[in-house]
Amino acid sequence: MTLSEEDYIKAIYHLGKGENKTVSTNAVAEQMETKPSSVTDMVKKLSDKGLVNYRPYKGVSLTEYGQKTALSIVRKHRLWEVFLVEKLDFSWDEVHEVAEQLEHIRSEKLIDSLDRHLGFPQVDPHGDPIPSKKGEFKKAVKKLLNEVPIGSSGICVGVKDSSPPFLKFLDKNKIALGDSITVMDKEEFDGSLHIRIKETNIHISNLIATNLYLKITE
Amino acid sequence: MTLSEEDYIKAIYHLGKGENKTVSTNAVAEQMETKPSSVTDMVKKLSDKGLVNYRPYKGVSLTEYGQKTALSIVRKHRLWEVFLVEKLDFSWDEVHEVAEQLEHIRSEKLIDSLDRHLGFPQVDPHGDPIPSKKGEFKKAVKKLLNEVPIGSSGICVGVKDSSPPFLKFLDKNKIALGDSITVMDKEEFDGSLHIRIKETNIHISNLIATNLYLKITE
DNA sequence: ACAAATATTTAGTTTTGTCTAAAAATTAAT
DNA sequence: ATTAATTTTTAGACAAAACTAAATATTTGT
Repeated sequence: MTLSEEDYIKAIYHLGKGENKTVSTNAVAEQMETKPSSVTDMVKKLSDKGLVNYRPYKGVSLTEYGQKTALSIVRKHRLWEVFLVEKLDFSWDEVHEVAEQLEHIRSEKLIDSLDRHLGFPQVDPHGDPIPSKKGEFKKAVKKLLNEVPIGSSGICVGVKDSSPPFLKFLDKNKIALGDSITVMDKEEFDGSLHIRIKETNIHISNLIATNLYLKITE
Repeated sequence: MTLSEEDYIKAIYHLGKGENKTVSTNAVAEQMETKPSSVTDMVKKLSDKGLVNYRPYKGVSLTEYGQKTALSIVRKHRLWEVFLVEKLDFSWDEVHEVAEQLEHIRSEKLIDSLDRHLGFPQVDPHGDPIPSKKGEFKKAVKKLLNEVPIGSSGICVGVKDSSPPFLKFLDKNKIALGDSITVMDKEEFDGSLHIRIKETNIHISNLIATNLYLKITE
C-alpha cells in the first residue's frame, strides 16, 4: 500500500460515514482535493488489488478487506491524536494535521505499544471512537446536551449558538471543546441539568443545554 | 523537501561521518541501496536546490543549508528513538526501522513537544548525541571501557570479545547493550574498575573492561 | 421521450524517482 | 605514457500519481 492508496481508502471510508455506502467519483475527488479523472485511475488500481468494488459510472465502495484497511488507518489516526493531546499537550484543533502524517507509519508493534501507553483509550479528543485492533468499535452520535440521558457522558464537540455572550458564558464556566461532560441529573421543573465536567459538578439551565453538542458513544 | 530528498541528505551526512566530507556517487548509491545513475540525477536536483555542492566526477558534499537539514532529520530520528525505548519499551535493536519512518514527520511543534516530554535528552539509546534545535551537538566517540577516564559515563554499545563465557558474565552482572555506565574509580594495582550501572556499583576486572565498548559524548 | 445539463471515463501529458545500457572521465598498472 | 580497469555520467524508458481536454454515460426537466 502506498501513502496515496491509503488516503483514498480513508476518503472512501469517511464518505461512506462508517456505513459501507457506495460513493461517487466526484465526491471522492472533492474530499481528496483532486480531479475526478485521477480518482477513476486510482479506483481502478484499488479494485485490481481487491480493496474496493468499482463499477464504472456507478461508484465505488470498500470490500471487506478495504474496510479492514480503513479501520486500521482510522485506529492509528485516533490513537496518535490521543497521544498528542494527552502526552504532548496539543490542543484540540492542532492535532489533525500531524495525525494525518503519523497515521501512515507502519509498525504493528508501535501501535500496540502506543495503545497500551495511552491506557487503551476508547475515544479520541473529538469524541470519536477508536477501533480495536480487530476493527471493532462503537458508533458515535452527536446530540444536544439536553437530549443526553442521565448517566451518559460525552465529549463537547460544538455549539449551536456561537454568539459572544454564549461563548463568554462557556469560558466563564470553564467549558471548552474537547471536555468530557457527564449528565448527573435533570430537574423536571425547568429542564436544567446537573453536569460533571473536569471533576467538578455544575448546574446549567435548559437553554444552555440546548446549545451545546456532545459526542456520545453508545 | 520530498521523503527521498531527505533520505539522500541523511545518507550524504552519515557517509561524511558528521564531518562534512565530500563523498562519491558510488558510496551514496551503496548506502541508499540504489544505482549510481539515480544518485547522479538526485544530486543534481539537490544541487539546484542549494542543499549540496556537486562537481561531476568529483563527488558531493552538503552545503551549510544541507547540513542544517541533515541535523534536523538526525535530531528527529534520535528523539523518536528515545521515545520508543523510554516510553514504549522498545528494545535497543527494534527502534531503528520505525524511527526511519518517524523522522520524516513534519511539525516543529511536535518535535519541540516531544523533546520536552522526554526531558530534553542529550543522547539516543545508542549513545549518539541529539542535535539541539539550532543544530548544535557534542561529538561522540567509541572507547574501550578501560580507556574511559574516572568520572566519565557513556552508553554500552558493543563487545570486543563475543565468546559465550564473556556474554554469560555480562548477563550475570546485568550489563546489557544500551546501559549507561559511569566509571567511579580505578585501582592502580590491577587496573580493575569500580563502575556504576543502573544505580548499583560493581567492581570489574581490567580484562572485562578491555572488552566492552562505551560511547562517550565529550 | 428527448434535449440539456451533469457526471464520469478515456486519451494523452507531466513530474518524480527509479532503472538499464552505453558513453565518457578518472584512476591504476605496466 | 599509454592501455586497462574502474567510476561516473548521459540517454532513453518505465511506473506512479497527478493533470487537461475531449468523449461518453447518466440524470433531469419539460
